Amino acid sequence: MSTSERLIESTRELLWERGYVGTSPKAILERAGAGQGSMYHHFKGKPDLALAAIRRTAEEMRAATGKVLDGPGSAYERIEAYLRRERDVLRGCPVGRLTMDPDVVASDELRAPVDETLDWLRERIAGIVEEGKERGEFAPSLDGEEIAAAVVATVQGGYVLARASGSPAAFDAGVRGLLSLLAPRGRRAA
Amino acid sequence: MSTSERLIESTRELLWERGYVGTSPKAILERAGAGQGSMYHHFKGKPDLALAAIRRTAEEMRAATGKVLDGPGSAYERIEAYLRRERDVLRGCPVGRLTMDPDVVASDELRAPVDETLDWLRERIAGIVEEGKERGEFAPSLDGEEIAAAVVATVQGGYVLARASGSPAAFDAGVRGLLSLLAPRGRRAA
DNA sequence: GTCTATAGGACGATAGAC
DNA sequence: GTCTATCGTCCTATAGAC
Repeated sequence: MSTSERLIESTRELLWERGYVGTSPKAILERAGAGQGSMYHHFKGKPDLALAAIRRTAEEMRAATGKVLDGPGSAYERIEAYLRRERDVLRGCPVGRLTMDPDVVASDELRAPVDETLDWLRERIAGIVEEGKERGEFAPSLDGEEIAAAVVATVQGGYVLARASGSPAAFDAGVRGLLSLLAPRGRRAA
Repeated sequence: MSTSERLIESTRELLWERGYVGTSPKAILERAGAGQGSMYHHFKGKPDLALAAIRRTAEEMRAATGKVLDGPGSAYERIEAYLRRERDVLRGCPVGRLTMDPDVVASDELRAPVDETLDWLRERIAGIVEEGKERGEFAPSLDGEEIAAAVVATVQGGYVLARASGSPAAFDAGVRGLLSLLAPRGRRAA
């Protein structure tokens, strides 16, 4: 792997673990096994390297999540597959956690990939909900975009509950709770 | 207000705005209008001051949220009141945001008030859901603790969506989505 | 392209005067 | 109780050798 690749990968890991404010160039260089010169040769500075790292993380998340949402099954089953997807719950969401970073939110450039990814995810799920309504899986009164927002928020908030308690249990409980509310008519008492 | 009070209040503000890692003693002292000596006289250091600040924020959150949940109305209405409660959405949750702070999560002492507050909130809401089930407001198949986790997660995740997009709209959408799923039978199509 | 050296400032804490 | 002075380290970036 090239030095610039190692820098990006190290930055991705550290952004996930410690956020933008908590990640120093020094820590990145140590993890990547590179010197100062390499970093400032390939990137303009910390924000520029972070942007490359965030963009890649956002891309990967879209690719992986897209696969799950494009899977087989009914609308409910595909949303369930997304919610129950295997996750390293206690590590949190590598994209969502950046919204709690003051320097990321303050920068339109750094925030953009985060915004685009979560927006894409909501629209994708909204489409599936609308599909489910057409098929009679979901009540016609439901709003696709609202349900999608609730689904994504349950996941993002689930990470918060899990990290607060130091256990994935609360994340799983929230997912089960939402699914029990979302379950197609006829399956509700199942 | 005493110096030690000003230090705690300044720390609370900065923890909310910038998190623990992003908040320096220097910034606290500037905001409080105090010198180094005052801080180290009243507190052992940054972690000690942060602990006092976090504890107070947690207490206030419980008091304010308790009032909303103890309000009048049906189980659904009280949960709705909590979800629709007036919030500075783009500022995020002063308690929940701390779960994304690596140094807070790494410290059992700093994490404890966060954990206790979110746990208390979930239990409180779970009780209301169980009440609602007894009254026939909610389907008996629903699990109080699971619904409570979904409710709290929707709020915490709503902050994430809102901060990502720079607008409270996604938070509100998630809340409406969850409420539409939770609406008592007979009110669903309303 | 990568390294080390160096810079000026901030970080978190301590010492000691008042 | 509060202040300033000082400390050693880390932060982000630049310079310049190789």
